[in-house]
Parts: sequence; structure tokens; C-alpha cells
Amino acid sequence: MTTELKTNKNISKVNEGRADCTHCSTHGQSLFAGIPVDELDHTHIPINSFSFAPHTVMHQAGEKDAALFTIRQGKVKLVQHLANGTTRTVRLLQPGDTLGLEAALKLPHRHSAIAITQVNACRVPIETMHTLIEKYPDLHQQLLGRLQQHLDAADRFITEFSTGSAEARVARLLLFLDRSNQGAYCDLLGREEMASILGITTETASRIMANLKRRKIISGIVNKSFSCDLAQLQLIALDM
Amino acid sequence: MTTELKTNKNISKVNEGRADCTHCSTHGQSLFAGIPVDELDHTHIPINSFSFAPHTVMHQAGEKDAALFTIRQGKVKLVQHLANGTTRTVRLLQPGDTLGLEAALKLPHRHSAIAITQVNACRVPIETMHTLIEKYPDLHQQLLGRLQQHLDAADRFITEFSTGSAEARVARLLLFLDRSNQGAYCDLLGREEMASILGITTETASRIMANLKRRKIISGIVNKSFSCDLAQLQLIALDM
DNA sequence: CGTTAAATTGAGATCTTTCAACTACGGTGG
DNA sequence: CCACCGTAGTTGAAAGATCTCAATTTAACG
Repeated sequence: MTTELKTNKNISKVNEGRADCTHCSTHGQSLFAGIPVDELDHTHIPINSFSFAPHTVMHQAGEKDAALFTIRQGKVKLVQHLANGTTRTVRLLQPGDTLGLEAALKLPHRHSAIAITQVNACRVPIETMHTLIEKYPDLHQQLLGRLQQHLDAADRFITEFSTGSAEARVARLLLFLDRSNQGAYCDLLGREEMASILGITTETASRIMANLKRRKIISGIVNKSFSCDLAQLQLIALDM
Repeated sequence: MTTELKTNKNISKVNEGRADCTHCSTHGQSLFAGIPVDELDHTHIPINSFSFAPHTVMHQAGEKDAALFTIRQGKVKLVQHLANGTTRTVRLLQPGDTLGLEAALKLPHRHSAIAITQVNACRVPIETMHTLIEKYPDLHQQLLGRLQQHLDAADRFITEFSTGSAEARVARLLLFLDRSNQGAYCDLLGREEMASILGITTETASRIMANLKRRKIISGIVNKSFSCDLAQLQLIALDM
């Protein structure tokens, strides 16, 4: 368990051992932003770093876990399964986001978490959380904040990604992705991913993307990353 | 402030004075379920009961409040305003639900809250919350639970009310309402409300409802309440 | 009983899906 | 190094769903 193959690319989930909070680039925006790093680096606090290959299932809906994750790198989607077998993406998590907060409530996972890209994440056992909360009561507020952050994200999925014409939804998603990785900005999302987020078919997603390219609203497609005409996108995003 | 006209029906918001937690029917499922009622009935804890007329705005998006509400009676919708002026309902709150949790995080309201029906709710100042939390630390867990409850509701809006054909969405909404007021079950929701929840137009909502009635899947429409063929609805809810 | 808001309905325009075919790309193995 | 293969993306055409706009009916209420 502690020792897994660390460099084998065929292994979808790899325990990379003790996390190095001191040098973590996302610490400032992490769940533990308010806690001194040397506290976190105490060896008795077992926060391990994990790596997940693309498409890996990080946890299944219905399961319980005794830990939550802080995403350090990569994109994760939370999907929910409908009664009829289809699935819908309900959240898109990025570096700094927290995954599996249900654990803090001792509840089973509401959704399946799937790594979209290569993902690096820190595993935080809930016992560790509780220990830290006793020492730093503000953490409780942090937890509430994280939950609220998920709530805001969910609301965005309703109002921006599930409302209006397919084109408007695509535009809003692109704007959202752009705001996340500002400046040089990645496509990353396959048409199928986009479709699952926006509640449309992959064909429609493809058609709209192709059309945006033709209209030069999206350009410079190189190696999955590209730039876009923000003003135009914002205009399209207003359509209903 | 303390004394407003108590019986004037033209007043949309009425302070009914000190809440009577001891005899409250929804106490068992309220935010304070874990707290002895005599504690709540201490006169120094200012929990007041309010009454809101239908269509009253209980709070506006963007505003801050120093209190949250527990709904005792009636239905409340949370709506979000899109950039283009349209609005979308993102939550439907019922007796037992908590309203305005953002206050506990000192954040402005994410949505506007609007009473759909006549609403009775208890106003809980956050200072009161904090006082109680010190005495009953479990309340913190309750708060997290309430937030999670909202999250579950939001996810339902995404997967059930924003996915699939309009007919399937209507069916799922009816099933949801039925589960809430089990047995004798109310329509309550106008076509416009339904449309705003489901991301469709009022005309489509109307057409589908009319069709369901014609097919006898909904029947016995008397005074806004009616019964429905659950099995049939469940079947329709599976459509994509 | 008149007035007003809500619900219903029709018909055509528009959008999205469906299904099927085709293309581009990346990796594999010969 | 190139042919082959599988996946993901693209495209077309027709069917189906939803929206729009406008007219009509119904219900609610003073």
C-alpha cells in the first residue's frame, strides 16, 4: 500500500508518498491556507500525494471514503448517473479545489469522480482534518467555505451550462475555462466532455466548435491549447 | 420594527414576534433538531417568526444579511439572474429547509429568494447561531449538513430538471413534488414556475401538463391539488 | 358581472438530435 | 518507415422537439 510502483505509467493510481506542503504551489489557495506549513510538514500528519492517470475513477458514487483530496494539478469531473443509465457531469474541478467533502460529513459520495487529465492530488484523512480543526478552529469555517464553493459551482452549472441555446452554453463554458487558466488557455476538453457538461450531444458540441473556429472566434489551435475572441464569446454567451 | 400590523394582508412581510419552538411542528427536522427546545425558548434568544405573502422577495441576490431563515410553512424559490436579464430557478425550498446560509459565511446572497406561496419562517440571527454553536458544537456539523442538503438539491436540478426531454423533466418534477407532500399532493406550481425550474418555456410546460391530463396520468384536479399515476410518471421520467 | 392574470392551443420557424458516413490523428506492429 | 487500426472529431440530411408569436379560453377575484 505504502509502496507502489512509482514510475509505471500503466498504473492508474500512484501513491507518491508524503506531500511536500512547504513547496506546494497551490497551498495558498488550498483548504489549509490558514495553517502554517511547518505544522503540515510534521511527519505525524499523514498527507500523501497521489497521481491519477487520465480517465481513472478516483471514487465511485455511493462509496464511502475516510479522506478527501485537494487537487494540485489537472482537471477532475464529477458525474452523476441517472436512472436510465445516462450520465451527466455536474462539476468540473481544477487545481485548488477540494474533492470528496462528503467524507467530512461521513456521507457516501454523491457522484463518481473521474480524472480528465493527469491529476495530482493530496489525500487528507478526515481524522487528520478533525485533529487540525481542534487546533485551528477556523478550519471549520474553511470547510463551510469549500462546501459553498461547490454550491456556487453547481449553481453555475444550472444557470450557465444548462440554460439557453447550445451555442450560448458552449461560449459560457469556454469563458469559464479561460478564466481558470488565464492567458494561455487549453482546450483539454474533448467534445464528449463538453457535451456531458452542457447537456447536449457530442455532435452538436462539435458543430458549434467547428463553427466558432470558422468564424475565427476560436483560433490558433495548437496542441490542444488555443486562444479566443473574448468579446465575441461574451456576446454569444448572452443569447438565449 | 417589532410591532408591525399583524393581520393586514396587504403587508407582504409580517413579524409575528417570538417564535414558539416548543410547539413547532417542524422543529424535529429543523436546523436546531439537536437542541433542547427549552433552550430555544429562553427569552434572550431572539428567534422571531415571520410571515411572507406569495410573490414576496425574501432577500435579493447580492445583499448581505445577518440572519438565516428556517422555513416552517410554504414554498420558496431561489432564482439567479443571468447576464442577459433572464432568470432561472435554482432551488425549491420547502418546510424544514434552511434559507440564507450564506449569512453564516458572511457572504452576500447568491440568489434572490421569493415566496411562491404564503410562507412562515423563523428568523435566526447569526450571532444567535454562534452563541448556540459555542454551547452545542454539534451545530457546526448541522450547518455543514444543511449546506450539503442544498448541494444535493442543486445536483438534482442539474441531473433531473435540466437533462433530457421536456416531458421527462416535468415528470421528474411532479415526482419530486409528490415525494415532498406525500399522499394528497398539491400542484401549487404555476406553469411559469415549472418552466423556470426546468429551463423550458411556459407554453411547453403547459402543453405537457395538458397532455398528461388527457392521458389520465394526472387526474382529479381540484383546487390546485391532484393525484397522479406514479408508475406512469416514473416511466416517462426515464426518457431522454 | 366585468376585469385581469394565467393557462391553453395552433402553426410555422428554429434548433437539436439521430443515424450514418467520412476524415484526421496517434500509436502499433510488421 | 509505412501500413493498419481504433478512437475522436467532423459533416450531412432528415426527423423530431422546442420555441416563438399570436389568438383564445379559462379561472380567479373583487
